[in-house]
Amino acid sequence: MTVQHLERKPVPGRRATIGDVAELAGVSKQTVSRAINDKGEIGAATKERVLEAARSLGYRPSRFARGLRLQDSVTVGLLLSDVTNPYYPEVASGVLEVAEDRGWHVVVGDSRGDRRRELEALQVLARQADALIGQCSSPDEELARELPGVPIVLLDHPPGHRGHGSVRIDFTSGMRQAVDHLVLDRGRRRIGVLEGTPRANPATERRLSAEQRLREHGLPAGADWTAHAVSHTVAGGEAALAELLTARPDMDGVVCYNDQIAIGAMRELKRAGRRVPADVSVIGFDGLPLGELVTPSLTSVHIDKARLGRLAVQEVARLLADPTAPPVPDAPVVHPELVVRGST
Amino acid sequence: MTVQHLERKPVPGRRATIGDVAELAGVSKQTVSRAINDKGEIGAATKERVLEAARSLGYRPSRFARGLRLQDSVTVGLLLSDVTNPYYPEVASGVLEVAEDRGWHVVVGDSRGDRRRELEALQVLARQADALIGQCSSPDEELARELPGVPIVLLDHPPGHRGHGSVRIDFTSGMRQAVDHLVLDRGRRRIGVLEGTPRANPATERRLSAEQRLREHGLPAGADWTAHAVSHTVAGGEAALAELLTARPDMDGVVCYNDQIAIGAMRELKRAGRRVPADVSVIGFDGLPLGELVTPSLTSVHIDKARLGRLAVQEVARLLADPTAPPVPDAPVVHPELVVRGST
DNA sequence: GTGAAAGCGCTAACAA
DNA sequence: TTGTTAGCGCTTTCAC
Repeated sequence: MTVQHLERKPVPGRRATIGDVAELAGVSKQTVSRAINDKGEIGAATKERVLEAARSLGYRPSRFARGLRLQDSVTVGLLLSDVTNPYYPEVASGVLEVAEDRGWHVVVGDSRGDRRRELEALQVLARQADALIGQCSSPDEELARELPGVPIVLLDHPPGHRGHGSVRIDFTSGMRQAVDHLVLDRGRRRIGVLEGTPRANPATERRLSAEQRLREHGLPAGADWTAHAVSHTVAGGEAALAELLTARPDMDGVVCYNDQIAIGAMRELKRAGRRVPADVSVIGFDGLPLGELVTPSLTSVHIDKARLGRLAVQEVARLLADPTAPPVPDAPVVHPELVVRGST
Repeated sequence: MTVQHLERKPVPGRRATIGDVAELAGVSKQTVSRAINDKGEIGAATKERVLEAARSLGYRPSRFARGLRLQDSVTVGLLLSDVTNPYYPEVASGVLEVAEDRGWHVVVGDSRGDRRRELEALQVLARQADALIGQCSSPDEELARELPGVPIVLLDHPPGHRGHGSVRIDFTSGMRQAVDHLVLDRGRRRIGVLEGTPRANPATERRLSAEQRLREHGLPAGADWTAHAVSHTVAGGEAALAELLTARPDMDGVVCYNDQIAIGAMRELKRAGRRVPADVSVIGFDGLPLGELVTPSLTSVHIDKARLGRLAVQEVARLLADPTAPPVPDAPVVHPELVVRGST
């Protein structure tokens, strides 16, 4: 008999463990550990033999065993409502940037804009993450109930809620800038509002802020001057603008929930024979790179989305450092900034 | 000595364990486990008491301990070269879709287009993932050396390589469609090529395929008719087109590495006083949604990027099921398809 | 330079 | 219904 059988092949379904490597190399588990992790205290020849054994078995250390032992690995879960929404890549890049700096991992999930899915997705993420970041439409109490003990940082969260971390966007200031631009710089007086879906938390806040500012200028505002976009997309914006234009054919300006809706509005206006911005001024919100590419390019209230992501991770760090910390009265705030382009 | 230490409070920095909960509730760890995991075999009153104890301690089960014990959790790492590249969201959505179906987690990383970072990022991901998916510019041997034993599925990988899983895109067919459209449908005869960065694996393949087809039509092709985009972005496309236009002022068509470069080309052409498509036809590659929004809208060779992502996860599943499986001669292929719009 | 033993936090199997 | 035991795969003592 030969000793060929010492060359145990990796059986499909069962991964080699440190014990397998130790046995094959004829050393203790400890020695294998030293070789794999490149510690000192090991002979060069031994190390080589161990590494060779590991290679031949296709050995990889179990991340669970290592994580359990070392307790130094942090993973944060990022829940998006729709990965393909161009709003998110910059947020994600901010999250990834800070996570990388800290040596943290990031797991992502997509709720596909569905409330039920959202909770499920959060729960799935929570199984793999120490804390969560997300733009959630579920009420705070529901989150607290369904995800007990899980630190959550909410993006774009209206103020006044407790029990979770959050990062705020100053929509009031943003919408004031948008409305002021249309009214003061462009002299528009009949301004419509294209609101987001009723579900979205920040939708109402954006609309209310816009309406308030319109009224402060002595201009009409309210349901008559508002249309809901069914989705926060170009198509949603097209449909919403068509609806609004029917009710208000004399409209000379539109404030939009976000850039995609604004681009849809511009397209629909052109289709209806209106010139932008000669007849109607359009202004978006978010400041997507996309806005520079359409014709005319889109004026928008720019949000530093990468900063939003970075701040969110920092909030997670705060929560993780002291889970018993009280909810902070003033969450970090991102301040929007008007960027004027061709559509107004 | 007192026994006060039995009442271990949740010290910031130390998370409560199942033992802490058991102790506080006055039951065994096993009973706590039953309560937490909603198994039967536990009295209602006991369960309530345990859950209350868990709540008050802010207890969450350790994912490492659970993962170690249950051995049923799969995580795949997705490495992107730049999260903010609009090519990726659809790929990611495909990956997430299949991952969700299988109950797998997805961790993401961003190499920021840097080769050094790429390897580091892959290694970081590998610490948390059972397998990796990525569009990698590192040579295969380097991947195998730096990530021993890690199953990797490469996106957009040229054929003929071994040792990793891969998903292919049929660039030859795609570029043939692009060139044929310009030549046969639009009658263009002086066609430039805007290539991607030299680093990018698929860049050369796309260019070669385009040049080959151009020559098959008896048209000139080669270095004289090619410009490199420094980055796969709109700005990169603008610069590259400017360069190409200087060398070939009589150019009447451009085939581009991707849609962003194509959009940059269109902008630069307009700036140079050329009409698109009257004077010059432009065609992109990838079929980003973005292409519909620019004016004129962009003709492009559409790739089903979500499918690419889905196939990649399926390849991962194959690799994971049998790590010893031989490299498959014919990797799954995504077939590009021409979508004609206004720019040609 | 190397090995033996203990234990990280959890759950399956079995015992009571 | 509840508790005890064992062990998942790894690394950190502490011996040798």
